[in-house]
Amino acid sequence: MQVQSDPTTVDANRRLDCREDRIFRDLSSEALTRLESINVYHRRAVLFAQDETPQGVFFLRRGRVTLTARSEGGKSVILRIAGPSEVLGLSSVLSGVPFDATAEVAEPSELSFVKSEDLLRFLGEHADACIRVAQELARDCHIANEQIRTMCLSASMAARFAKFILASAARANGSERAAGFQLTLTHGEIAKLIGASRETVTRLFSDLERKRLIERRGTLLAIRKRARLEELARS
Amino acid sequence: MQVQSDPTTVDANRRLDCREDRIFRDLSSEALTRLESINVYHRRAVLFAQDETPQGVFFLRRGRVTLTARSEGGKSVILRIAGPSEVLGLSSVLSGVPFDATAEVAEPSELSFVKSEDLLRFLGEHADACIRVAQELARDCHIANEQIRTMCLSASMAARFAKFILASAARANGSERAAGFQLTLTHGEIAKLIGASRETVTRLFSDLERKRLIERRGTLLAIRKRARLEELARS
DNA sequence: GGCCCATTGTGATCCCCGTCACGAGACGAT
DNA sequence: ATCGTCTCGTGACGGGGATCACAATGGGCC
Repeated sequence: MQVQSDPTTVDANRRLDCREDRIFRDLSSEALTRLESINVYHRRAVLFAQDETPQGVFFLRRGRVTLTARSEGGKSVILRIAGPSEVLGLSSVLSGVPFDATAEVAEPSELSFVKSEDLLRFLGEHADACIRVAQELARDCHIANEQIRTMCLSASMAARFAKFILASAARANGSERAAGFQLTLTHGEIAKLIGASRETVTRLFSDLERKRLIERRGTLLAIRKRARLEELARS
Repeated sequence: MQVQSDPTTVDANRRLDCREDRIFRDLSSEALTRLESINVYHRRAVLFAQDETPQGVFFLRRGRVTLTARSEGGKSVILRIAGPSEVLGLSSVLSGVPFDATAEVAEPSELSFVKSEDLLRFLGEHADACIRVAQELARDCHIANEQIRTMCLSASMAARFAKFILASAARANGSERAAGFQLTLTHGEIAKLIGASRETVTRLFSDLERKRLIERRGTLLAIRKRARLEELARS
């Protein structure tokens, strides 16, 4: 699926690039067989929809998936953007309630589907995997709480926006540094993520650039005065 | 600790009133001994504070505890209000990160403390308890996501407020019905819960009462036109 | 190239709700 | 009864940001 850059011998049962996998690491037998079937999804593909009854979870191997909650009024928030090695739909499957968000592929991605019953049986048999699942869920909780904090405790939209910029930069780190990083989200998507209108996001970008806190060149974004940004985010 | 109203024979290992307990149900041996030590806390007692390193979890047997997140700016949101049989601090202990909220006792409560190491060891030995922990965490995730949805997808404060009223009524159900239910929260607390100012909450109460959607008599609150309220909450 | 559609930029307007300021009850403590 | 404290009620004011309405840009595709 991906070139093994790791020179160590590769176990036949671990052919896949899931060294970072926190949950299915020691998965074996027929469950693994299922997991080996990786499906490729194109951008905009919907993995599952809000209010649907969950049939299983998706293990995200490569790519990014947005989890969006919608209201009857047509408004929507992006709950979070999941990256590689995350498991989607876990909390809904475990608590047996409908999905509380729609999962939509944000960029071409590779995922494995695991049926609820397979997952539950597997967890019953493997106590260690069960703990890893609990830890994964704990992470989800923290992300959700962090989202609440961002949305509710910031004094202004500018603060939320600064926080978002910093978080994006942190996540993109490892790529370039001085040159900046790729910001693949559109203004509209950012708006849904921080709970603002699209126009406000555009204006906030202009403001920060006018004040020389950031610099833009196409989709490349560079932070010029990190301290000032952090101060803004804290207000 | 509490008078057993249940007439069935009481196992010596289950003397406590934790029939609804989802996690520690089958707990035995020395861990149970620890759990038997129930502590009584008075209103305003702080179980743990945001950013603190977790030492263990609190199992809430009786009472209510509010989980509040604060910002440097002095603002605060109530993430949720926990009730009996919930476990506090679970996600932080499992993922090993600082608490993301402060737990404060809202009314006289009884809690048991379980040290992190005891909990983790117990989970390693009891696979079924581990699954229940996962389910508890899944519930926490849903509550957090629901909170995000409430805070971000409502068109107006009135909508959020109506949603809050309905949720309170639903939770208080089982008590009275026609007469209404007790609303123990102050306007200020409600404000922190729905992300509004104290004054706005007061005004929203007046509005709804003027429109005869609700009726107040002291801390007793009755819903008069549920359909209208639900419509408001949906907008 | 030229077309189409998605995204971005910007001004004008409006109104919700936060903030400030103050007063009124309610309740407990002394 | 006289404080002090906490909660609730209400008016006035102002601003931040949503909304509307366009224009401008850009990028894929034939």
